[in-house]
Amino acid sequence: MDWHTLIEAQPDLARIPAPLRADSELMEVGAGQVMFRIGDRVKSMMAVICGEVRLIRRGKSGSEVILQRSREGFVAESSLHAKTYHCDVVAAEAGAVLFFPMQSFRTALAEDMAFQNGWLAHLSREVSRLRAHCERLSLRSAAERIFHYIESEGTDGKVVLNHSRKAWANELGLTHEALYRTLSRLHADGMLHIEGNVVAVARLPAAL
Amino acid sequence: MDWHTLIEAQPDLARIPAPLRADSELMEVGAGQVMFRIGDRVKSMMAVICGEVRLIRRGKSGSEVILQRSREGFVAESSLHAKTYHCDVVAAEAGAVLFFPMQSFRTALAEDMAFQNGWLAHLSREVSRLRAHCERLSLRSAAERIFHYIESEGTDGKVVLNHSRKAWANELGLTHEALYRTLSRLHADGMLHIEGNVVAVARLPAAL
DNA sequence: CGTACTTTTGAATCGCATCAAATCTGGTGG
DNA sequence: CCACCAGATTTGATGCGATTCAAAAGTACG
Repeated sequence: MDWHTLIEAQPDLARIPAPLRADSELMEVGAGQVMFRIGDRVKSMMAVICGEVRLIRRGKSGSEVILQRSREGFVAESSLHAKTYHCDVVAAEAGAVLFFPMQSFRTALAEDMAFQNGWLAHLSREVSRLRAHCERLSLRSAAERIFHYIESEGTDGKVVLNHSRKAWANELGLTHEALYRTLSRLHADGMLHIEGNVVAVARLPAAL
Repeated sequence: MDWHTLIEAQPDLARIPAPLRADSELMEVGAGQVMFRIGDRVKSMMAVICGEVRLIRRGKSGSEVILQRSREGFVAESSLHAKTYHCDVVAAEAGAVLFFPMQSFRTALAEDMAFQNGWLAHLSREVSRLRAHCERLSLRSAAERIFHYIESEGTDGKVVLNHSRKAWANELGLTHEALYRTLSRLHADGMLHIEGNVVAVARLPAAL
């Protein structure tokens, strides 16, 4: 598998300064593999190249709560400020993860101003995106979420999807059936233009 | 109204270095007041002291999408990296907002290492919190969201609520009726201990 | 060609939203 | 101190919409 291509495809990773990148280490992980446990000492910053990594907290009675699911990019950014992990880190499916020794990461942040700026920008952007995502998930109906997605993630009432609809449904907090049905209903009602991967608002629902 | 007390009550604001704070400006805003419009030049960093501020994007057909609602703390952190606003900023209800001139803010970030660190930590923490919040909102049932909240926001299967249940319901993306009903059902089923503002997991649902 | 996955549609069910209304609570002013 | 009011809490009845289970058709890939 050509990990290099996958890494370059991620803007945040492509911008990592050479010295830090030289210190990074790629690791292939199996499905279900536990990478770190609560309380483990934080030794590195993690980025997902492929597969799915989850941060999980377990209640003592065996309940399991997912704090984060990530299929791409940095995981657990706040580990930068922590001595130990506050949750388990598990690979939900087989894939590859890039590790940056935390010491090198901190050094790069302190000495490379461009990287520091980039990291700050990355976090800010992430906060914005996540806030919008939360607002979207708070909407009660499938149609509202779809329009919210188009208006917030797209431009000019139009969005180009770069993943499958099933994955989109998952991102919208819906079952894929609900998404398919709502899309075709909105299309039939003349409220959405749908052409392949491009979805555009045609006419807005009166309710909004 | 005593804004000072409210400001000190917010850890993130209390830690703002004196010079920057000296440059800050408090502004009382009325309900519905538009503070900035899309395209306006970013001149300051904003923090909500009281009331509710919203970031809103409008489709040309008059649709309105909420990107962020904030009742406390910094709003639009990513404006630090932007020349102009990418959405409207509106006071949804009357309140007070603190403005930090962006120039002073940047200077403080560059020169005050403790502040810089604090800001980085603030953003990281926010990213973690928001990711967990998104996962919670992706859960389909009221009970699951409640347990997720307790396990992720509380400690040791127990959480102390510092806001009304109505506000909690809103945070969980539920109507207050649904929250009340689910709480009393879970209590009746012996799955939750509820005493005033303390909610604790008693026995976990088999489904989890 | 066959396998795995996505896309699509159908039918039944369940849980949450919604509308309604009563009770409780804390805080204000007379 | 009490009357009063706004808001939170609580319970009830109803309907809608998303989930769920099922299955068929389409599509990519080796």
